Amino acid sequence: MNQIIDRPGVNTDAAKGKGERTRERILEIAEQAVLQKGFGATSIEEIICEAEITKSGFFYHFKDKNELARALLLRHIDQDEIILDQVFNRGQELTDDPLQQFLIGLKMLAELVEDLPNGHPGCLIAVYCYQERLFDQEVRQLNQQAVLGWRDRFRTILDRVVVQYPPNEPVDLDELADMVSTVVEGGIVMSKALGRPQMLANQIMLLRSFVKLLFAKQAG
Amino acid sequence: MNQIIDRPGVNTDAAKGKGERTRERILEIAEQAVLQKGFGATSIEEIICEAEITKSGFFYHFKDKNELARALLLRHIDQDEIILDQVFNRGQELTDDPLQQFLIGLKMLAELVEDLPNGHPGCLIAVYCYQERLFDQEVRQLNQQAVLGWRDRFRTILDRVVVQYPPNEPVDLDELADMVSTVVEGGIVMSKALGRPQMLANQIMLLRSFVKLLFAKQAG
DNA sequence: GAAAAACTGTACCGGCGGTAGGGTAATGTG
DNA sequence: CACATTACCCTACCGCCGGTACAGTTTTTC
Repeated sequence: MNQIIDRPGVNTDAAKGKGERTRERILEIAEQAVLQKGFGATSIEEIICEAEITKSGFFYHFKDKNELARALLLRHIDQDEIILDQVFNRGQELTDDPLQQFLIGLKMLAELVEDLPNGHPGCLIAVYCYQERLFDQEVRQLNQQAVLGWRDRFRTILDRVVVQYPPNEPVDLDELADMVSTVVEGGIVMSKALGRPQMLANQIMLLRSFVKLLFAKQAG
Repeated sequence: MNQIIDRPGVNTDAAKGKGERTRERILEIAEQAVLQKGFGATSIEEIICEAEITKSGFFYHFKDKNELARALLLRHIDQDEIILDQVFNRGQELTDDPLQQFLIGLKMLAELVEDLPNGHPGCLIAVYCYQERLFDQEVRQLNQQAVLGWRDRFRTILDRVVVQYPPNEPVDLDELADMVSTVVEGGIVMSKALGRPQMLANQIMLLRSFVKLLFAKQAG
């Protein structure tokens, strides 16, 4: 009695209809391809070949490539949201100190990306904003909202931090919140460029050092 | 008597032959397109259209798209090198203190990217490593060397800094050097994603705050 | 067992990367 | 000024790909 839940839209994997599973398979294959070659260079042909469906089958699920792009992004954003929730909520369970919560979250994030067997596969948000001309306004706005969502998330944490820990250097909290995204995006690029997956984790830990220095109470 | 220099290979713009100027125009147009749509989605057709040449003209300069990719990257790396040289050498002219040199360099870098009228156009290194499957081993190695070059540059500066300023938190100097690249690459992504050019400058200034906190002598 | 969902098959269009090869105008050189 | 090299243009062609159209078939679900 493993799969009892059967609410439409909130299905477990096994409870999904066949169409939904095929759609998911297409998205999974497409995401990998897009992260390795870019959106424009990813052909529908290769996707359907790997997914073992026909071209008609593909266009049954997505009316054109743009709709694939949108679906990919939505899926990616959702998955990121889940991961970040897990990581930073865990910090809240372990301590009441907001600074420690943030530091724990960053550490866990670093460990999480370090444990990825082949390194971080890449972030669709970065892919999309380096290929903006390929997408319509709606997709671009989605991208923007995702980034702003990250900012809000970390800004909320930082707002609680500064109550107890006045920063040792004047700093804009929105910009500091954005720095988490910056270091993750930049770290992924560096990891990919050098083929050294560990770099992303290292850079996140460096950011963590910065946060520590910024908020740690000075001696004296 | 403005252009006296006429050494082949080290020509000034005006002294370049006609072919060299056309080649340069192609590269300029191609770079813009690649930064906005990705390499795979940039058609030779549109490049020759904007450059007002024919397809044969294009293939006279580049035997295939891969050679265009390599030429683009080489040009991009060279230009970056020149800019970084200017910025960080200027710091060395203004003071003997290595920490101040680094801080001045970062500040000037931030100002430089802030003054770009349409924001930073993007970094080909990021484009290429998010589309690695499109390029051959040679191009990927070029990319890698460029990143390692940045690391060396900042590592050299940091080595001089730590002699006079012991860091307030244990830190790997290579990783810290890489953080400049990380923040620049990540900052570009953020700027593009939100359509706010200023973000890149802000993130560089935040990194500067980090460097200050890390090396500043503590009171007491 | 019927309706709906999830495809398959076939045929076609136009655009693009790339090749081949012959022709020509501009440019630098002795 | 002659000549060779450079720097292109023109035409024609190939095969792949995104996308459309639509009729037919299997699979799933109720």
